[in-house]
Amino acid sequence: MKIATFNINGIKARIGALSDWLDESAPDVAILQEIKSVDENFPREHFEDKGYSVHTHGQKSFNGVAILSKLPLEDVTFGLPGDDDDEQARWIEATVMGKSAVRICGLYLPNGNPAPGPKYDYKLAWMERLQTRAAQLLASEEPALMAGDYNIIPQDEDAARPEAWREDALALPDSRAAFRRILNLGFTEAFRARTQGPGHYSFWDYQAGAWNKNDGIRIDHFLLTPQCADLLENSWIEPEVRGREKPSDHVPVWVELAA
DNA sequence: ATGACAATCAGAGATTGA
Repeated sequence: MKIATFNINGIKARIGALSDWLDESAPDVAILQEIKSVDENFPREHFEDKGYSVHTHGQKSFNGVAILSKLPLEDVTFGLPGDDDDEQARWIEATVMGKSAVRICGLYLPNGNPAPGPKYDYKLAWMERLQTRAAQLLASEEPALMAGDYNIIPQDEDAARPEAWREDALALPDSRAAFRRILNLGFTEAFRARTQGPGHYSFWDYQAGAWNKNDGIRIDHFLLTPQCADLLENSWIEPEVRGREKPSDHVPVWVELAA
């Protein structure tokens, strides 16, 4: 099965670009972030007509995650456990029924800027909750993955201009350490399992001609449990999507699994 | 040091993003 994660930056503004991409690239499962819509306003019929089941976890104006799937889904759940007072829609899970069942977690990790400050505190606290859920997925010993916009630049090689991000919440040492702690539990970062070296990005700012200068960062990731990593056949980024009409500032990142 | 760009809600301009 082919699974992509894509921060679409608003479903209302991206319905055309998202539809074209689904038609051309044909993921079995699309994990979406920043739908920026309440569930009632998500154009679900539009995507159901393309053969996708649609599951959304939205809120007004900001954040919001979704899963579109051509394969059957079971046990869809919403929200990251660990803080009943957290009202931000950033987490969705489902089990995809392919040749093997794979637990899929879609996430939109808080940006955290400005740092330091309450938004950065929220980011780090959210990552602690993520680590708890990640450990549970590992303990299940089932094929599972966590994919989405992590808002983490893992290493300097993941930015065209690492010095520009030195004081940013996406690259601060505490952010990177929290990401690494999760990886070190035993996850495989799918893209880096296949491709090494600099120059691979998943986000280019709308400002200052970042796309034309290839001034990007790599912040959208797939983390696989060992049982899922055993199924990994390929992982890649689809940068050309950034050059289309009315694009998101992110592009899709993919895994292909023998599942 | 600032703003550049885009989206949302609202119906102007503040807020958020990364």
